[in-house]
Amino acid sequence: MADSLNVPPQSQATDSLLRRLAGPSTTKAGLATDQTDINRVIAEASKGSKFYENEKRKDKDLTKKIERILKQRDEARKGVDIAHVEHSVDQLVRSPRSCIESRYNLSHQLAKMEAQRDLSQIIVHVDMDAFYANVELLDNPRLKGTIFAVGHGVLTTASYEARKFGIRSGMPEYIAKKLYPDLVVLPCNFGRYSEMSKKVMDIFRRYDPNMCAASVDEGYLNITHYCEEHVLTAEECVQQMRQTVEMETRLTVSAGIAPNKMLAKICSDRNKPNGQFKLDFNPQAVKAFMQDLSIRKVPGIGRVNERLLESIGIRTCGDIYTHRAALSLMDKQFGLHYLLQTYLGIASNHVEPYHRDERKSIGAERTFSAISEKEKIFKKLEEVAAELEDDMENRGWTGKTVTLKYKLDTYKVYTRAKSFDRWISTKKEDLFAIGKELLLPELPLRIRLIGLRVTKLKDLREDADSKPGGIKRFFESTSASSSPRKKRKVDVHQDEGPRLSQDGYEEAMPGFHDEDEEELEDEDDIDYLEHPPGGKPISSASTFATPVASGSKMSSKPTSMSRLTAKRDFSTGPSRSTSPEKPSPSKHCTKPPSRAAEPGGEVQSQICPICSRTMEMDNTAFNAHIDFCLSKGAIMEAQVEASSSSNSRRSTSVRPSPRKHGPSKKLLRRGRGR
DNA sequence: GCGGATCAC
DNA sequence: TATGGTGATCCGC
Repeated sequence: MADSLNVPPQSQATDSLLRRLAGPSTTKAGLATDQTDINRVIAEASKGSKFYENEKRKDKDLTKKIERILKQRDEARKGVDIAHVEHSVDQLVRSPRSCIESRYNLSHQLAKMEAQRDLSQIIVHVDMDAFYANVELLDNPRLKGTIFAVGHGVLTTASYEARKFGIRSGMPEYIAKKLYPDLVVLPCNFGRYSEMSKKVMDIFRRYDPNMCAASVDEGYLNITHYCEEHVLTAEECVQQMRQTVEMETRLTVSAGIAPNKMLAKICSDRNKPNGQFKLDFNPQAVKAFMQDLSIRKVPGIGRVNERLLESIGIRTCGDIYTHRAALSLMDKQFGLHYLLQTYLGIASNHVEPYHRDERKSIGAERTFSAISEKEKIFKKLEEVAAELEDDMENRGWTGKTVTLKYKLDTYKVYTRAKSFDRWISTKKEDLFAIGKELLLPELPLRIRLIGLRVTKLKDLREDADSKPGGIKRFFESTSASSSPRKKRKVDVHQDEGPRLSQDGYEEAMPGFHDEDEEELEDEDDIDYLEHPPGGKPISSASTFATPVASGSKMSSKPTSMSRLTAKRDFSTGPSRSTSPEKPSPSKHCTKPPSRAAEPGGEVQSQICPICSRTMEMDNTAFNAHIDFCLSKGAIMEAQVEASSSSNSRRSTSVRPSPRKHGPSKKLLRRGRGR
């Protein structure tokens, strides 16, 4: 098949490098006409920088990878009857019954594809328009008409006027100013954004109390019930909802209405800003919609996967079907199942709020001007350790694995991890010590970023909440009425009603979260390495007493990268990440930032607007706390906690388990696993 | 379990 | 002069 070979690899690479430099949001948010010009300016401004060189390296690696894939594909095609392969795939997609004879043994999942298409739920994706920028506009109307952006160093948001000049989020400020020298750049004002976010989300929750806030400015709703109850069409409902938001907050929101989350998300982009788009709820319309849709619009397909797919001739979702034979032959690399689902426009339609126990990791990292001195590096490490301690302590987490991350001044990133068989101490000294141990064998280095992350988490707050509590537990003995605790996971077989879940494939997967057994063991495993409530933290020395595995082997190994993927969820659950940009240098700075002389004043009881906790402290400390809360992903979490109390309405135990529900875990062959 | 990578926001 | 931070997930070892 020569059709996919007609792309000169050379110019393709150049092109892709330009696109790479242009930033991730280029393709997603359909841009102006002279994007080529803009890309040229960006490339020129970048040229020669270490960042640029690193992008070039990545691009070259990708080109090599593509060459390998094409070779593999051609190899796989030899002696294969393409028509026969295509026919097999057709059966998989179209007639479930005949799948039984499939030589791919995918029948039991694939048979569900078209047959299980569920059009019964009205899913809405809501997306605030240029959220940060519009909040700024709200607070300062004089900005109207000016070309401005929010952030510093790197932009987090560009106003719509600024976008016309090619200015986008994620773009370094100095490049943005090359595109438009008079650009006004405002500092982030997270407190305001989160405040407004809460207001907006509260409005959304009137339409679906069970909605899922996917980030500060985005969410998914299931309005099926609301529409029935109020006898509204989906469009009327969403129209009304958007009007209400604008009326009550003066902020505009765009929305997509579709039978599942993936489609809804794509649709919300269709009439942005301040518009909505509804997809017809029938298989033909959905498939027609997908047919010419750029594969890049599919959530989870980024620049890399776009290029990989493009290399075998797939640019639109319709092309997936055209090239089904190649994809089938290279299922391992591309994930046929996921792509076919995408082609059909089938994905998850489950909407539920974020819950604490979905969290998998917690971490902190910091970028600075490159340094090589050991002492300075350790100092930075100490600072992130302190931040991480605060974060974990404040939010009630511990874990078993610590991962060190560092980025060389060449922008190459490395990680080194170490696991323990006990819950680690979250004291900064201990986190620091672990990080140091991981870092030491790597030195000397010249780095521009350092970070620590803890995984294999244990929720300490859950203990506090659902257990009778500390000591008492020992006295209560095991009467019949012992606390149910964790059993949340076990009950619940069905949501309300017979609704399908689209991702039956995924749901059918047993043991999706391996935490089950672990948590069960841990029930009685109260001997945290952590200081038990009231106890003392264990010293770093003893922390190191029982490592389970050691990371840090040898260092660099630029070698292999034999993988290629293309799938992944789109909205695999809420990401709490609130925003980029400098997490303010609040507390734990060794040197107090010049934060103007705040009297501080007397200690008093205050309630943090972000995490809702009551605290006894003076104003200075309180402000520092707020900075801290805002600087991390705390916003979403706080919102969720705040809302969960008010939303007991139609789902109290509607959570089968802390599971995601994206279109598919990821391709992957059938079964078992995970 | 570890390390490299991709992706979203 | 100069390109973020948090979190999730996947693949190949």
